[in-house]
Amino acid sequence: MMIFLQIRLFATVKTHQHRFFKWLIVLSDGIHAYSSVMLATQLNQRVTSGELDAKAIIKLNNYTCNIVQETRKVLVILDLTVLTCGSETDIIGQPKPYNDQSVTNPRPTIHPQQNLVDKSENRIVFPISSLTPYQNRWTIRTRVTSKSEIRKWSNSRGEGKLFSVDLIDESGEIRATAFRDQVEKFYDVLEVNKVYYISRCSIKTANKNFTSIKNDYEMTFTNETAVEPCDDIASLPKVSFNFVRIGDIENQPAERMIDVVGVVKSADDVVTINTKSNRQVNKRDIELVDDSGKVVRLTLWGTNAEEFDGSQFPVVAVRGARVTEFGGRSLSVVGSSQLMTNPDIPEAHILRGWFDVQGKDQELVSISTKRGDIGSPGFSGNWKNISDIHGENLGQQEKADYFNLKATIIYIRKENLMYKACPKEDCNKKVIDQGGSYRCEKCNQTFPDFKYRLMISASIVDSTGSNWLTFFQETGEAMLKCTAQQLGAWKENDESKYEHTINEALFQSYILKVRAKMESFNDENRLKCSCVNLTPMDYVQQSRRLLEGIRRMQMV
DNA sequence: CCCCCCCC
Repeated sequence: MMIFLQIRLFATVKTHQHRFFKWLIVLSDGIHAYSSVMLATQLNQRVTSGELDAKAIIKLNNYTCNIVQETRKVLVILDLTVLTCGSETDIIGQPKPYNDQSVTNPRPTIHPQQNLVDKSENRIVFPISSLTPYQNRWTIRTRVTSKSEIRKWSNSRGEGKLFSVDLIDESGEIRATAFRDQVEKFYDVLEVNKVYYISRCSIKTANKNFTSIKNDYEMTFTNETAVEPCDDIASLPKVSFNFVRIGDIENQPAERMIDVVGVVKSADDVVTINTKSNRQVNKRDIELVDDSGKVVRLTLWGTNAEEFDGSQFPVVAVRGARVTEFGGRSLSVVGSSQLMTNPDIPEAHILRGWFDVQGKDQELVSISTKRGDIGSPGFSGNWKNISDIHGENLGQQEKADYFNLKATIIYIRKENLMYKACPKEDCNKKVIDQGGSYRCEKCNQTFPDFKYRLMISASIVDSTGSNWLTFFQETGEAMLKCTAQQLGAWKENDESKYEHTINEALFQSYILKVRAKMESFNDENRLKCSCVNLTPMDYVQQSRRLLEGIRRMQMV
C-alpha cells in the first residue's frame, strides 16, 4: 500500500498534435516520502478524470525503477489500483524524505518571466517567445543548450565560417548563428549550459528544414551584438525537446528536422559506403520504437555509427534528426543533430518502463521500408499495369522488356500445359514418343524414359486488363504448387487430383516478373510474354509501395 | 551570409 502524498501538474508540453502532462508525484509509505516518481502516459487519464488525486491510497501493481546517472533512481508507475481516494483520507504518519543520496529534488515550478526588470543592470529582460524581427530593443537572459563546431563554407555567393548556439529560457527557445568576425568574438565566450544576457541580434524567419527548434524565428549575431555572462538562474531549463511520436513521423514532411526518442530495438553492424562524390563513409542503421507501436529506422554516420553500442536496448534521443522519405519514412542523424543515449529525461524513463514491461513483446510495425524490401521483386523495379503492355508498346524493341505486375490468374489452358522432354539435364527438347522409348532430335539419342516439362499458357488480369502469359518449368511449378513430375504422374494415374491441382491455382494473386519480346512465328510477329518470377502476394509490402507512389505524386 | 550531411 502506498499513499500519494502530493500530485500536481508541473508542466504541460504541447506539440502541434499532442499535449504531454508531467505530474510531480510524491509517494509515501507512512514513514518515507519519495519524489522521483513518474506516471506512465497511459495512466494520465486516471489523474485527469479525478480518480487518482492527492492523498489517495493506492496499490502499486506494476512499476519499473530506472537508475539514472549511476545514483538517481526514478520510479515509473505502470499500473496501480486506487484503494481510497484522497478526499476520504488524510496523510498517514509524518513521512520524511527518503534519503539514500539517490534522491534529488524535483525541478522547481516554472514561472514564465514577463518583461521583468533586472535590478542589477536596470535592463529589461524579454522572454525569447516575444522576439520578432520588428522589435530591436530587447535583452534576453538565456541558457546555451548546445553549441556547434565552427564550420567553413564556400559557394557561389562567397565563403566564410560560422557556428550556432541553441538558446533557451522559461518561455521558449531560439537558434542563434554567428558568421565570420562574430565567430572569433563569441565562440569561446559562449559555453554550453551557461547563462548569458544577449542583446542586439538581428531576427529572421527560421527554416524548419534545418532546425527542430520550436520558434518561427532565428537570430543572427551582428557587430552590435552584446553577450554578457550571467549567474546561473536555476529556473532556466537545461534542455528542451519537441519530440514527435514515431507513429506521427509519417505525417511529417520529408526533409523536416524533428526530435525523436525511442528504444533501440535492433542495430545493424557498421558498413562502409561509397558516396556519389566518391568518398568512403561509415554508417549504421538502428531501429527505434516507442509506445505508438511503430518502428523507425535511424541512420548514424561516421563516429556516431562507429561508436554506437546498441546492446541492452538503450533509449536514444535525437535532437534535430532529418526526416527522409526513402521507402516510407526514416530518420538520419545529420551534422547538426545531437544524439543522446539513455538521457535522463522523463520521456526516456517512461519508454524504458514501457519497453521492458510490454513493448519488447509487442507486435511492432515499421514505418521504414525493410532493407529486404528494397531490391526485392515485391518492392523495387519497373511496375506496370497490364494495359501498359500494349499501351506503352512493351517488348517492341530489340531487347526484351522486363517489368513487374501484380496480377491474378483467371484461366489456365489445359491443352499441352506439359510435354515429354529429353531426360538429359540441360536439354529440355520435346522428345518423340516411340512407344516405350523416347527420341531426342537435338541430342540425337533415344532414351528409355523422359521428364515432364511445364509450358503453361494462362490468362492473367489486373484492374486494367488481361493478357496471356507463359509459365515455364519453375514458375509453373510455383503456380501449381507441385512439381512437373508429380503433375505428370497424376495425369496418368489420378485424373481428379490432376484437375484439382490446376483448379486450385486459379484466382490466386501474385507478384509477377514478366519478360515481353516480339517473336515471329510463321511470318507473323507476335508479342510473347512469359513469367520469369512468381512471388506470392504480400499485401503489406504492396500497400507500402502504393503509399510510396502516392507520396511521390503529392510531391509533384 | 549556412542549410553539405552521404548509401540503398
